[in-house]
Amino acid sequence: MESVFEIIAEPSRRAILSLLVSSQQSVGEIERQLRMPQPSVSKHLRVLREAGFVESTVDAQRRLYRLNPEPFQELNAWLAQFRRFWSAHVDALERHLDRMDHDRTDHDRMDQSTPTKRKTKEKTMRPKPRT
Amino acid sequence: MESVFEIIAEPSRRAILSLLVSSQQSVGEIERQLRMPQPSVSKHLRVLREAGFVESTVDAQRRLYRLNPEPFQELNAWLAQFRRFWSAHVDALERHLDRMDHDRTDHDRMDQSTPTKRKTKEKTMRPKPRT
DNA sequence: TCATTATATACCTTGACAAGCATATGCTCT
DNA sequence: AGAGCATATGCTTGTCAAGGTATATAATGA
Repeated sequence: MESVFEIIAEPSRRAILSLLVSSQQSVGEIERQLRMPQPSVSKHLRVLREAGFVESTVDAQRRLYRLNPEPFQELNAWLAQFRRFWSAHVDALERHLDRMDHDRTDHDRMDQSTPTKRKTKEKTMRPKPRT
Repeated sequence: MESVFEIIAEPSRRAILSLLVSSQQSVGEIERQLRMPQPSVSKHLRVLREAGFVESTVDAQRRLYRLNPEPFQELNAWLAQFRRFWSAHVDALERHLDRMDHDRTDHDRMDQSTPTKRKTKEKTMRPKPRT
């Protein structure tokens, strides 16, 4: 259980992380929203905390958990090596979607999710000549 | 073993994927470069193939494996919901570090999207043991 | 044909981990 | 102090996947 990849391999833990995107939550709030037993929530939170995915602050009897950015950056760093490989496909897809709907201004969320250089997307660099 | 997250939780599989970034490889080439037994390579490749991470073509007795982009896009899509959350930290942190740019020591393996860890002390408990 | 190379698969064992349940710790209020 | 709530932890069990070994399948070349 040392690597960040093993941490997020667990569906419940991914659910917890997704919950915490909006705002910090107490254990009981997570427990109710995800409808899972409290010991499970606490144990998963412990794993997430020890891996650095979440931090907690004490509020009376409650513990408020919130996200911590570093492990996500590590995940992103690993994923980055493949980004140039599949970015061509994404670009093709985006060009296609851009043609299909023009009045959609909300797709910059997808732009954020693919931090390849958008200015030079015409080049569509390929990893290696195919054989 | 259904989700892409479980697939990449395995270090050997991540190593195989990283190998295939440069170019396609046969099973034997992977076996030699990673110094792992051939059945292990084949089994991991099977998992990767069934999850859509790699494709293979037959070349005489060899099978040439290459990357397939879709699962990486799925990973990226999941990570995207957190990008919004930590990109502010990255920007601020990088600007700050660019000013004082002195103790950047171990970031070489990561690209620019991975900043160094410079989280300062708060009053919150963060029992992250290593790294 | 046989031998050799390349890859896949079957079987078994072991270990890790999540779930479930009980219980402990800790805080707050009366 | 005790009661009640909120969270953490210990223990046991079942499951599942990874590693190892042996063997099967398949293509090549003599």
